[in-house]
Amino acid sequence: MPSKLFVSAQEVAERAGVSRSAVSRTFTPGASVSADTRRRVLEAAEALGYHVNHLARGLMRNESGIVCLIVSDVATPYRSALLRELTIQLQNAGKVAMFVNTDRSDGSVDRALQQAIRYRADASIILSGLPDKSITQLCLRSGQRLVLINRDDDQPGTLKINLDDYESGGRIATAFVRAGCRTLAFANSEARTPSLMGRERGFIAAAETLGLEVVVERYGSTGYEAGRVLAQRMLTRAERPDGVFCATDLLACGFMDAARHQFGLSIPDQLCVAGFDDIEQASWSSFDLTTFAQPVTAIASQAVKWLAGGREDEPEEAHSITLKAELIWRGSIRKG
Amino acid sequence: MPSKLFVSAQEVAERAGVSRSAVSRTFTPGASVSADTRRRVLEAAEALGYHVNHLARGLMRNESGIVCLIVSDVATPYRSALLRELTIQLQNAGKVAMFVNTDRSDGSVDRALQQAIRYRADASIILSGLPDKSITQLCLRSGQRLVLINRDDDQPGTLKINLDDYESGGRIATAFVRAGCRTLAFANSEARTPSLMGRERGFIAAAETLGLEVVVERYGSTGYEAGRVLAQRMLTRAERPDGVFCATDLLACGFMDAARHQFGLSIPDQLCVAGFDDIEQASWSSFDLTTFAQPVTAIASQAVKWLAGGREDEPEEAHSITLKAELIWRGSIRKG
DNA sequence: GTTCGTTTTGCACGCGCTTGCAAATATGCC
DNA sequence: GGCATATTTGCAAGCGCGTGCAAAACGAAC
Repeated sequence: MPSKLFVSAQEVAERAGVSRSAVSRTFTPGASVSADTRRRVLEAAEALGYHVNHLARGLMRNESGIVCLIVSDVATPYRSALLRELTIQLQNAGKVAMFVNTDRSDGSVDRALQQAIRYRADASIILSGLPDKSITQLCLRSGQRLVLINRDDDQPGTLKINLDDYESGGRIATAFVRAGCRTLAFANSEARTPSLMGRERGFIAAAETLGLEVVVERYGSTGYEAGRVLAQRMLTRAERPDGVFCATDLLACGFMDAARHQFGLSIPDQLCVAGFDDIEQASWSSFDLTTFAQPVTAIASQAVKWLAGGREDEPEEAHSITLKAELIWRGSIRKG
Repeated sequence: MPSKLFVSAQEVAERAGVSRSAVSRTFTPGASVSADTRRRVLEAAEALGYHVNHLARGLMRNESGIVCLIVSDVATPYRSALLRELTIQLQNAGKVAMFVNTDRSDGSVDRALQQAIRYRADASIILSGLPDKSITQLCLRSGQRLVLINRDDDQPGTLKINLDDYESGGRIATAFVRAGCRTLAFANSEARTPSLMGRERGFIAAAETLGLEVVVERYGSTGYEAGRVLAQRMLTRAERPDGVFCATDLLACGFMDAARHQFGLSIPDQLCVAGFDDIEQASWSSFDLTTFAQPVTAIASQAVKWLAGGREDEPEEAHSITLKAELIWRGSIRKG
């Protein structure tokens, strides 16, 4: 076990010739310290390399400054982009991000939240999976703030941030029809999360209104490989679709690659494709994918505002925010 | 300010009808508690939703369990893959990852390390940038472990993990020559980090040995857009290169896209390309890129082993580990 | 039942910090 | 200078926990 090596406020106090309280107050904004002692304390602290122990401070203040991010598949483009935005904005708000990786196993998210409790995180942001009700209750009861992003669960006291998935599905259906597509299809993962299903339902509903039926295929995860498989399944059908909405950009990339390289199809002439997320690769000229942009900056700022912001406002009321996904028009759909 | 809401060991003790020490000991592996009291404590803890306060525990044990990850550009494929591996392995080792995002501004890494000190992190892993010597000194003096990944700095007491960049450059030069390439080029970022420069120097040296000269161009960051610009510069030269080693996969993707879609070149027939990192996109059929795989799993496990492992072994000795990047052969280079 | 050795248990202290309170010091005004 | 008021300062308590130490409980052997 490492011995006590970090320099403490005590040592700074001795060197500066003041009391330990004075040191503490110097590093507490708004506390009452004279300019002179403050200067002496700062000098001593600088010389000794003193930094306030946030563990101890958190103990006293009952506020650790830690925010726990709970995520799976962090290596995925959309996830890592959101994570980046979140950590940056948390830092700007004076918080620090703690990171817990989850997998698909049972109770993985619950264990992550327990970790958040152990470190007395001020808040947790859940990007993947859905925790058990009992444990979110415990979090809330413990005064922890909870943000659920793209999760659909009714937990009073939490902040839910969602997109207009259903409407987006509708908008892209219209775009396909305008481009002259006759046979629409929806390529989905079998994960059946609320956001994915929202896109699917919105797409189907709008297509029906426009007098078209939609072929739906669901397979695997939301990644590139699944997109390839979905293309193989869909493009070998008797009636080959000519307008495909993929539930995510990664699916779309896989789909396009298979369509072009295995089936020799030309996009957008013979096949129109759209995705969702606007990951960086969507803008690459190999894909040039029309897609919906996740408003990651807005998502992050809403989340951070809620959890860093006012303490007492409306603690009981279930907050829910719906943000708009912007349609980014590129070359994978013919101009109407 | 939130009031005290988290349940404490005291409350558990009262409910279980034992002393607070008994509670503490129940959650301390190897401590002396009878089976009976342990059971009663666990029951009470479960009922109350008690979780040990790691902030307070860290204070006592002088070991927070926190490991600080210092990264910039986390949304980048290679970075997020490494991050994923690190967080997973840290979790398995019973540590928790704290995340600090840096930018390119001066002192950004230093501020990140200060954050690590404030939270009394047991260790910090630096993936980007290079901290000031004075602050790494402070970290080490405070008993913090330091891991530098792909940074080249001589800091005694830290663990450095690097790749055989120079040798990789040599290996790929040989491959190009075997594929019949006559005009070699190296597409680099202007970041001039040790790893990037190592690849460049190794490539040039090997090419010279093989009797070929190398055109070097450096521009921008290590991303896709820079790759496009580099392609524009290189492919308009009087003597157009037919074998290009790009310092990263993202550069290679941009380079290939520009080569194909702007210059109408066919890969690998008219142009051979290689990259470095083996990001997921390298395996996509649009790129099918021959590249070197970063051994992210090995990097992470070495890092975690060092910082979680033995405390007293060789604290002074500067450790340095060089791992081998495996050449992943795909279709962007002709078979020799 | 007594003795001795072995757990088990509770007490009390301290980790590094914040903060209410009262004493000490500075400031303003006549 | 004298007084009232405002500011600064140190003391001490306490945040939730781990742990050394001695007392208590237990178990075995006679």
